[in-house]
Formats: sequence, structure tokens, C-alpha cells
Amino acid sequence: MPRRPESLTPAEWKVMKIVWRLERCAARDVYEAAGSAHGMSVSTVKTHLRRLVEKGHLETTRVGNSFLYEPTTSALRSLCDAADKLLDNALDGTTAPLLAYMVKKSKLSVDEVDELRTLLDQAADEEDEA
Amino acid sequence: MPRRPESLTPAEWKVMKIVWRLERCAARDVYEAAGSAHGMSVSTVKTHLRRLVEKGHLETTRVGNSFLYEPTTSALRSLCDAADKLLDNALDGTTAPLLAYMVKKSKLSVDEVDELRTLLDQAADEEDEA
DNA sequence: ATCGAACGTTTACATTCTTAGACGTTCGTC
DNA sequence: GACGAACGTCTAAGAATGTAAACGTTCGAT
Repeated sequence: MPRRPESLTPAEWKVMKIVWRLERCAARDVYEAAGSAHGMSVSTVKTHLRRLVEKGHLETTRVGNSFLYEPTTSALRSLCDAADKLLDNALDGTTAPLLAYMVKKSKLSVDEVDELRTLLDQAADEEDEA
Repeated sequence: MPRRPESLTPAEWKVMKIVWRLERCAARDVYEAAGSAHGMSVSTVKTHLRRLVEKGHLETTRVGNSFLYEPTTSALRSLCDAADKLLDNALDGTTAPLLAYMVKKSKLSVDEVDELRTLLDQAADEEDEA
């Protein structure tokens, strides 16, 4: 059973977002992005990378004397895990307004809106059957 | 300027959810709910209540030698603040799938689905104008 | 072969989070 | 008015988080 990685802390999200974007990269690449974007020192970045490997979010490939880091899960997967926690905190009747807020806030493309609409149609159908 | 309350930690969410549900309650009421639901001791609950007051999430009314606790903000407001952080972590192209996932996971009522659909129609309209 | 740069590892420390015992005070009852 | 129960406050301590210096090793160029 592949134990699900522990959830990400805010600082770890910052680092993971960089690695997801670079896809497969060295600590230096992460530092260059994180340093300018978040003012993290080399050491700090390296510590986060180490912890992310320990937590199972990254895996490494040795290349010479250094490592290449690679995410073990997709950004979307981790995002959904975080979404689960958010939904867990929704009390009765707050889920729909929450989703409404998020849809409103996300500037979606026409295609994306269509996609969601289709989904809502399905949801309505299933609701009717029940 | 009413400084926005600092964000909630996981344990604080547990406590806040109880207070939101009870609406206006004593520490004892929170303990009875949190104790059975999360195995928190009286002391732990009281510590969280104190910190939630300090953070500005709860306000108190003295009643005899004890307090009544009351949320300063709605559950939905806090939920949306948390949603902001979630959306901040969405990379290019992941926002729509994330919303899709959340919609799918939330079992919405027919009315709620309608509500969201209306919202999507508006989003589509605005997109057309642009 | 040497030497500086780059790398991973180790260690450290402040802060926040979580949990909870100890303590003095107050309320209600007898 | 005495006494136990309940209340809020104080104190504490371990775990997680965030940040980063220090150190030994290895790579690459000279």
C-alpha cells in the first residue's frame, strides 16, 4: 500500500510549485527560482527539498555528485488532497457558496466553463435518479 | 482598518466548526463536543479558545464567572479565505480540474446545481464581452 | 596536482502548533 | 459560612515549521 504523502506546509508548496513547473531539476534550479521569488537562501531551499523527499513528495536521481529532483505526484493530485481538507471544513450549506466563490474568483476560459457546465448537468441527472 | 483574522490551524478549525455550529456557547459546551469528537482535553480546548480570541476569530461576553464565545466572522468567510490559499497554489491549467473535482465530490442538491449553473452562464457572458 | 566553486549533509535555533497539568478564584449548595 | 465543582489563567513541554550557517566532499578548470 503506497502510503499517501503527508500534506504540504506553505513553504513546501512554494518549493513544490517550482519543481512541478521545472518538472525535473537540480537544487540549484529550484534555488534560483525560489531565491528570487521568495527570498529563500540556498540552505533553506535544500532543507525543504530534503524534507520533501522524506515526506515522499519528491524522488531523486543521482547525477554525478548531485541530484535531480522530480515530483512523485502531480500538482493536481496534491491540489485535490488539499481540496479534500477544505471541503472537510465546510459546514452544512456552505459547500455550494464556497464553490460559487471559487468559480467566481477563477477566471475560467470559455472551454473550462463548458467543461464545468457539462459536469453540473451530470450531477443534476444523478440527483434526479436518486 | 479591521485587521483580518490570522488563518486557522487544523486544530483551530476543529474548535471553530463547533462554535459555528453552536453559535454562542460556553467553553464547556465546546469541550463536550470536542472531547467526544476529537479526544481533546478540557485544557486543550480552553487553550484553543483563548488563542482564537487573541487571533480575532472569537469574541467573548462575560456571564458571571465564565464566558460565552461567539464567532466574529462567518464560517463561509473563513472558508473562502482558505479557498484563496488553495487557488493560489493552482498552477496553470489546474484550476478548472480542481473545481471539477470539488464539484464532483460535493453532493449538491438540485437547487445548488442550478445556482452554480447560473453562475457559469454569467461567467460565459463576461468572457464573451472580453 | 591544486584550488576554488558547487554539492549534499549536519547541526542549530527561533517560532508556531498542539496538548495538557497546575493553580488560584468564584459560584452554588448545604 | 464551608466546601466541592467549575471556571479562567499560567506554565510547560514536545513536535512541526521555517530559516540558515557550518562543514566535509567532489567536480572542474588550471
